[in-house]
Amino acid sequence: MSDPDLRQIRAFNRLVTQRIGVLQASYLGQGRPFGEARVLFEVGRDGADVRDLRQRLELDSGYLSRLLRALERQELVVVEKSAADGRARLARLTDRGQAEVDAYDVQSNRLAQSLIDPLDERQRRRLVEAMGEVERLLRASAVAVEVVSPGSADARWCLDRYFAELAQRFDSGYDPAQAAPAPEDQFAPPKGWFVVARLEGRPVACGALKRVDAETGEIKRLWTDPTSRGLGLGRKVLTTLEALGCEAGLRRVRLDSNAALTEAIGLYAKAGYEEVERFNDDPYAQMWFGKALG
Amino acid sequence: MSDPDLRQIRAFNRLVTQRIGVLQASYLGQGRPFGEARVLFEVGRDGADVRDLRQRLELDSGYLSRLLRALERQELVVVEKSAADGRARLARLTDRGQAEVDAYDVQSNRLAQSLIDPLDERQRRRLVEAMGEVERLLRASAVAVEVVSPGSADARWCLDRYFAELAQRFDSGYDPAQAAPAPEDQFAPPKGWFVVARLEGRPVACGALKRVDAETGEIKRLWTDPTSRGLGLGRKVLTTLEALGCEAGLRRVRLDSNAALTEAIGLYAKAGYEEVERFNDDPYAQMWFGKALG
DNA sequence: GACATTAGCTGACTTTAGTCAGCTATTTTT
DNA sequence: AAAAATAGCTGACTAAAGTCAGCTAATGTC
Repeated sequence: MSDPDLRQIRAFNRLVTQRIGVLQASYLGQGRPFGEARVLFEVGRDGADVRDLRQRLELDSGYLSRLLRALERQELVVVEKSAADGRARLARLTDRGQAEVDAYDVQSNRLAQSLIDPLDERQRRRLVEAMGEVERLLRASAVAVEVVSPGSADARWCLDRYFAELAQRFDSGYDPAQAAPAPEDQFAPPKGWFVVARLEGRPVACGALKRVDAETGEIKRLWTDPTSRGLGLGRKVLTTLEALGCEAGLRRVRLDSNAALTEAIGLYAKAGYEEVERFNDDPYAQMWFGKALG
Repeated sequence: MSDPDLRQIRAFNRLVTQRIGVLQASYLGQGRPFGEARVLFEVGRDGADVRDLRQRLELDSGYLSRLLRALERQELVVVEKSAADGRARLARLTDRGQAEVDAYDVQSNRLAQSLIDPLDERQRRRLVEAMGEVERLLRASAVAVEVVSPGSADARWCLDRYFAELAQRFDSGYDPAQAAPAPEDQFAPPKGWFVVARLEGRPVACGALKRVDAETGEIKRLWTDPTSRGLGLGRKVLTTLEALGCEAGLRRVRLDSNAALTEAIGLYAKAGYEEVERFNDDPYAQMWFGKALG
């Protein structure tokens, strides 16, 4: 990475944390200690397990307990026994607490407004767009790709979305049973791999690779959540799968696709895949690709 | 401002302060209390007046004093009497202090690197560009335009830069005495106004308006610092001057320009100025513009 | 030269943030 | 039913952050 880029990033970090940090402190604090405020907002409208709070805020058990007592004294929060587990407790906001969170919301909008108020319409547009870009890319940079069991909750979640999307995008609809009579555990090691890309813990993309013969693998189930497209997640998943295959001794991978999946086809082309002869009779497959590994 | 925009800005604020804040804490702290670190970095390579530090960091005088003592005990900083003012004191880094600031620099680069490491080349480019855009626009939104005395230090600073730039850009060079035999105090109220736009206290643009007759004003000395162009500062200064004139009962303003000043001419056109007949014999003027106010 | 102001310092104090050991009540495991 | 684990609490403590009043020395103002 070149030096001017690093300088730009540092300038950005400095300015943004300063400007927004200072404004946030002045607008949002509301006179409340930061620790208390954090707990208050984390309890949120729906309430929360004390245990969850501890984990999400990474607080010491004793410390959190004291913070909750302080919020209780101020009648912003009530903590009550959990019905399910007599040891656990449940925090939720009182009306006053709710009102304070609402006020925070208003302040937060005011802060956002104050950043753009001095700008003219064109500049606002540019700022909001650039902020969106930064946000998306910073999020993307926090994506972790991981091999999971194809039966895991995250894998199931991705697959459900994937099949639902195919059903919607194919003119003919989509019936997974027809295309893949084999169960999903065909993607469990050592015969295959199922990887999930997670963004802040939430699965946002997936892909699978199964061994066809000693030297050939086949990529399936490549999917990216629509809200996270354009971040290179598909590419990342694909690269991960190829690396896994390569490590396991595969020399080439192949995959099929449907003409309706234009983004995927573009991805394959950019990743070095070339069209090959039909290698299966999947009724939904219209194109077949292959690539040498390593 | 529309709601989705505010939502975008808030999402940006939340993510960026979190992500960068957390990284900054983990990378940079260096085990040093945040307060001490802040002072250390603010003293910086060139040293600083204790008074300035107090102002820039908004610290209590006693508190800062103690922080400096702590840094002195660690032999990171020395504080000595100011030569100019026996009451004031001057802080500067020792070699060890300098080394620590250098180490911070390395860490800071590592932090920047860690943000872009997971991205591919194209995404990095987009991220750095978007960060630049956000930074410039946030800076622009912090600009304050103010009427100042034409003899003030900030006004003088702008004018020096302005004349230097004209001298450089005009083929024929530039001699202010030839163009404006009248002194700069022609722009002092009530006959005129001199405004300066400041960015974090530093003047970055200026402009002046003088009364020609009961209903006519003339705009002069419109200048923007080259490093701050493209932020709409010229527009902002121009609008401020027009508003001042309007408030003072002027019905129209006029101005002249030189063909070499293409950005200025573009600005005039966009701000609704139209070319008029030559109204003066300034040797450097090649174009004349006018606009009705109110 | 008297008086006010400025710059910085020290002592005494409070609040916030955080840690750790040990306790009780409840649930899970064996 | 006993033992182990879990969830949360309290007491005792520390470090960092910040505030305030009052002091001294130097400088500026009339």
